[in-house]
Amino acid sequence: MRLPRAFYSRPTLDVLADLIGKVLVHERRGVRTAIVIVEAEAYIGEDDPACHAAAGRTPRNAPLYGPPGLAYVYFNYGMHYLVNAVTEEEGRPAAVLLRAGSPFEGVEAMRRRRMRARAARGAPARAIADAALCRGPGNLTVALGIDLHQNSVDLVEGPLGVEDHGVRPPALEWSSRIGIRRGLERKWRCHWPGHAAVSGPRTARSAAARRRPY
DNA sequence: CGTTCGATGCACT
DNA sequence: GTGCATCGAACGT
Repeated sequence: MRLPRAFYSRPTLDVLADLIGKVLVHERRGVRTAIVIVEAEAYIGEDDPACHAAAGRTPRNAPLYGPPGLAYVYFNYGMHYLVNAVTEEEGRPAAVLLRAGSPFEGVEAMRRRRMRARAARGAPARAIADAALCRGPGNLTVALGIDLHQNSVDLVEGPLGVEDHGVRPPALEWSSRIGIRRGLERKWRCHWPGHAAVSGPRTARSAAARRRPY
């Protein structure tokens, strides 16, 4: 069942928690790929220093200010597309960044896209485990074939969206968001504890983890 | 194992 | 010019 707009039109942290276990689907050229979302993060309002709306409205972050249920896709680090689901209500910039998922449908298509992306970088062709196909926000968009074409599209209907397939995750874990410098005190990263497809610091004692006071 | 660092493009100051 | 909501190869221990 496709999630309705009312699902997104709620406090972002509620939407974030409820997205874990839901299924992100993308149909492209007749190929349907889908993943169970296992990790995501909230970016809420102009007061959140890590939110793209922190500096006010710009052409790039305009979708954040749009109605809930839109996709917000942007290009980062010169090579990665990251996908968000816009939340709250029109005029209140907030979204949930989808960081990792477990393959649910179209695993071979996802592997093909990941391998092709690797080849394009000139990287050696090595096998990619299922759990690693959509581990990390940049890998997730490659596997699902998401890029700027999906920016601002409606998740409520259309080729990209979120469905409920009855998957119910265990008690969720909350922590600081990954890859940001400011706003670390907000524990707005939510994940399915122990799931193999979850990204983040490889070990709890990595330097990156130690640098983060939370 | 753990840690560092380069690739790569664009929004924004 | 600066700084990214990243990834993974390379190198050190």
